[in-house]
Amino acid sequence: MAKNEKISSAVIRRLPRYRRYLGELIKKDVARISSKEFSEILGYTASQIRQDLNNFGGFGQQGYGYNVKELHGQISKILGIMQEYHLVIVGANHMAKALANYSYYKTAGFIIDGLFDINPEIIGTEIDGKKVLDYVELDNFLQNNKIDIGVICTNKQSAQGVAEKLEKGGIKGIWNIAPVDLVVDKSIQVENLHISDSLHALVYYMNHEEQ
Amino acid sequence: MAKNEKISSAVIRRLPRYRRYLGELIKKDVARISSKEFSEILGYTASQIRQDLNNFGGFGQQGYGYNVKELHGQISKILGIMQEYHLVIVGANHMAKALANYSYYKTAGFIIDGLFDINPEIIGTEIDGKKVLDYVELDNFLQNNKIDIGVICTNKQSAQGVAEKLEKGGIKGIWNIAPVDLVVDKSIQVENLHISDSLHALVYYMNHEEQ
DNA sequence: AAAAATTTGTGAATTATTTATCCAGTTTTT
DNA sequence: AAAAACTGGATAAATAATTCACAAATTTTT
Repeated sequence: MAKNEKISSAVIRRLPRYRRYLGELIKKDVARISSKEFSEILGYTASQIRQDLNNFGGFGQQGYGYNVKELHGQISKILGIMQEYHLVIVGANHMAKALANYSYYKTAGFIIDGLFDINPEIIGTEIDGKKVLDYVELDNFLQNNKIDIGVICTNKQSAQGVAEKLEKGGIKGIWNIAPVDLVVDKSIQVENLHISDSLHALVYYMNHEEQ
Repeated sequence: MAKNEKISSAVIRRLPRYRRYLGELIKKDVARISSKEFSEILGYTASQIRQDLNNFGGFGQQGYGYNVKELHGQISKILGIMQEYHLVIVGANHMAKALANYSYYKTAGFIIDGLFDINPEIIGTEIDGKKVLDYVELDNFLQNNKIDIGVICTNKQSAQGVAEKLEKGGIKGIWNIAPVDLVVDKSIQVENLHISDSLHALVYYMNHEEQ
C-alpha cells in the first residue's frame, strides 16, 4: 500500500465491485481500460475511480489507462484475497448450505473446514461433502485448527454466544449473517450481512422511487 | 413524511437498524429512550440519530426523549413495511430455500407467492410447502398475480435475463442476490445483496485492522 | 410551585467525500 | 519524427454528511 492514511469505508466497499468488473473484462480478453470507459460501465465518475485507486498507488499510465489484468491483481492484493482463508460455519441451516455450496468460494481461496450445529438431527448430516459437527466440539476444533473466519448463521438469540466462543477460539474475523449486531473485541473484524435490512431498504426505495 | 428533500442513502440504510433495536426495546418493555441512551446502544452519535429522524419529522419530545413503540411504528411506516408485499423467487437453490424459510418474513408481511427454476429435477419439488414452478411459466404467473418484488437467486449468467422478464412482468422492485449488477429501467428499484462483496470487505478489514 | 435537570430540534461549523480542472507523460496519427 | 489526441495523478473546488452548540420545551426534583 502506497499511502498510510485511513481509507474511507466508501472506497473499500467499491473495490470488490471494481474487481468483479475487471474479472469480467479479463474473460472478454480486454487488455486495457481507461477510467473514462470504466466509469461508463460502472456508473461512477472517472474522477472517482482514479481517486479511489490512487489511495493505494498509481496503477495507471497517462495516455494508456489501466492494464486490466494488473489492476485486477492489485485490487485482489489490496483486499487480501490472494491467500487462503479457513472458515467455520456455525448454524448448519439453509443459509449455511447456500454459503457452503456457493461455487465461488471453491475457486477463490475460502475453505470451509468445519460446520457446526446444536441440533442432534442435523449433527452428522453432510453439507457439501462435509459432516456437520456438534457445536460442543467447536472450542476443541478451534484449538486444533487454524481458522481465520467464523461465519455465524444462527438465529439472533444464539449469535452473541457464538461470537464469544469464536473470539475465545482466536478467530480474526466474523461474518455475521444473524440479524443482530455483535459485541466483540475491536481487534476482531465483524462484517454483517443483514439480509432483512437489505430488504427493508429495497421497500423504502420502492415507495419513494422519485429517489 | 414531513420534508420533501431527497434523503441520503446513508440515512435510509440506518433506519432498519434503528428499527431492529427499537423492536428489541419493545420486547424488553422499555417505554422511552433518549437519543443519548440510544446512541450508546447503537454506537452512533446522539446528534446523528436526531438528525436522521428529523428528516422525517419530529418524533421526540424535549425532556422526555422518544416513545419506543411510536418511533418503531413511525420508522416502519417510513420504510413502508406496514403493508404486505408479494414476492417471487427465481432460482430455487439453497439461497432461495434460506430466504423462503427465513422465519422473519412470515411474520413481517413478505409473502412468497411463487418459486421458479429451469432445472427439471427441481421443478415440482417443494420449498417451505410450495411447489417449485417451471421458469417458462413465469410470464404467465406475473400476468395473473400481483407481484411486487422479484428475487433473483440465479447464477450471474442468467440474472440479467431474469431481470428483464421480471421487468416485463410489471414488478416494482428486484432483490438481487446474484453477483452481478443489473440493467433495468430506473423506475424499478434494484437492491443488491452481494454476498462475495461483503466477504471481500471483511477480508480487507482483517488485513488492515488498525482501521 | 419554583428550580434544576433533561432532552429535542435546528442552524452553524466541521469534517468527509465527490467532482472538476489541469499538468505532465504516453500513445496514436500524420 | 513531429503533432495531435488521450489519459492518469494531483490539487483545488464543490458538495454532502456528521458533529457541535444552544434555545425552547418538558420532566423531575426540591
